[in-house]
Amino acid sequence: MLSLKFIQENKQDVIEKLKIKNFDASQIVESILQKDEERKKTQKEQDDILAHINSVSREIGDLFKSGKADEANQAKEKSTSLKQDVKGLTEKLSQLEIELHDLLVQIPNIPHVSVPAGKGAEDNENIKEGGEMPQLANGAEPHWDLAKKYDIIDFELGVKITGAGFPVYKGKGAKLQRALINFFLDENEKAGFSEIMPPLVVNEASGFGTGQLPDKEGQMYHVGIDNLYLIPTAEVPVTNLYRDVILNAKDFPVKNTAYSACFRREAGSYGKDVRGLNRLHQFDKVEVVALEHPDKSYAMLDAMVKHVEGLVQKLNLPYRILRLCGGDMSFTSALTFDFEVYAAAQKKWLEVSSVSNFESYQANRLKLRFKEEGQKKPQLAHTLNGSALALPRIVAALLENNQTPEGIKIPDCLVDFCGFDMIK
RNA sequence: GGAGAAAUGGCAGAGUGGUCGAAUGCGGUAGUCUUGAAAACUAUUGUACCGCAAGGUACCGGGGGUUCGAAUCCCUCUUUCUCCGCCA
Repeated sequence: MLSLKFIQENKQDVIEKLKIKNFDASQIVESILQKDEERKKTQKEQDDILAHINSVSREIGDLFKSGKADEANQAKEKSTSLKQDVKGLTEKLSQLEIELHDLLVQIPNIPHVSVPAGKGAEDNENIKEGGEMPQLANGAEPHWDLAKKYDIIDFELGVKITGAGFPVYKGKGAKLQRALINFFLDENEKAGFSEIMPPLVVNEASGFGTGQLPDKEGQMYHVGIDNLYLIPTAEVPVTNLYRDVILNAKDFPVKNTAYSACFRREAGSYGKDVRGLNRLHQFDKVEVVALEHPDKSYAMLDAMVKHVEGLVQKLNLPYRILRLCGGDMSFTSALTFDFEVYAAAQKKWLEVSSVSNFESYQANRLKLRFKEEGQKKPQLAHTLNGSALALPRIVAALLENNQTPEGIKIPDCLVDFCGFDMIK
C-alpha cells in the first residue's frame, strides 16, 4: 500500500497518476486525509489523558510511600474517573485505525511515468521481439495432441485423481520439467540470485504482505482447518522472508531465486485459453526476487528483464517483451514487463514471465525497511520480482515449435539436464 | 497426541506490582590514544504515532482481564524447548 505520508504530500499527483490505471482515487484520497485528521485528534486526546493518569499514578505511589494514605485514596478516585474517559477514546481510536487501513489498502500502486495508458492487453506496448519464428509443416499439432502422442503429459489422469488443470507429467515429460527447473535455477544462481526452497503454504500475514490478501483472496487455495494458503507463486514466501526486517543500506541488492509449485484457483477464467498447458491450477515456476535501494530499483528491473531475455534466447524460442499498460498491470506493480513466447502450432503468444518493480508498495505492507549509513530513520526498500521462468507455457511452445517428423527436439541448453535430445 | 518448562532490545541475559523503555555483558557507531591497526578508555546505540520544539504516548511473543499503577498477577491463543507416543 501507499504510505499515508506519501498520499498527504502528493495528493494531486496520486490522483492524476492513478488515472493511468483507470482508477479514480479522488474520493478515497479525500476520505483518507479526513480520517487521518480525526485519528490524530483522537490520539492526541487519548495521549493527554494517559499522560495525566500516569502522573497521578506516580503521585499515588509516592504518597503511599510517605504514608499519606488519605491523599492517596483521593487521587485514586481521580485516576479511576480519568480511566473511564480514556476507555471510549481507545475504542474510537482503534476503530479509526481499522477504517483508515481499510481505505489505504484499496488504493493501487502508482504507475511509473513510462507506463502507457490503456484498457487491457491490446494496449500493451510491444518494446522488443526476438528469436526466430519456426516454419512448421502443414498438419503441425498443438502441444496437447503432442503430449498425448508421445505419452508425456496426461491431462485425463490428472482429472481422475484431482481435477481439471492438474496435469500428470510422465516419463520424458516429467524429466523435462525437472531439467527446466534445474536449468533455470542454475542460470539464476550464475546471475547472482541465491537459492531458496520455501514452504508451499503460507499464513495470512504473508498473503497480506505481498498483496494477495485481502483483494485476491478467491485466487488462492485456502486450507481452512489451519487457516493457511497454498502459494500462487514463490514470490509470496520469498518476499515475506523479509517482512518486518530493517536492512542495512550496504546489504543491497538482496537477490533470491526459488523454485516452487504454484497453485491458482483461476476462478472465473474457464473456457477461453485454457486448453492443455495454457492455464493450470498447479504449475511449476522458478522465481527471482530482488530487494534494492530506491535509487537503484529501476536499474535492477532492467537487469532482471535482460536476464530473463537471456533465458528465453537460450531456449531458442521466439519471444516478445511488452510494457504493460495501466489497465493491464497488477494492483501492486509500478512497472511491469511481460515476456511472451510464440507457440507456433496454436499460433498464440503465451505469457511466460512477468517482471515488475513494486517500488515501496509491498515494502510498506511488509514493513521492509533499510537504514542509510549515518541516518537514524529507516526508510522503505523497493521490491522486485519476476518469473525466470514459468514452465507450462515454455513446455507448450517447445513441444509445438520443435516438433519434427522424427520427434520433438530438445534445445541444446537442456540436453545435459534431460539426458536425452529427442522425445520420440 | 500426552506431560512439563519457557518466550524481555541485534545477540546473551537480569528484572515477581510504582522513578523500568527496561541492569549488565557482547556486538554496532563515533571519538581519545596510535605512523596505522589492535587493545584500552569515553560517549552513543530499538520501533511507531502526535508535536516547530520541549516533550508526550504506545510497544518486554499475540489478544483480553485485575489494579490508581503491570515486563512483573490472572485468563486465553501462538511459538519454542525437554520427556513420552506416533512417523517420512
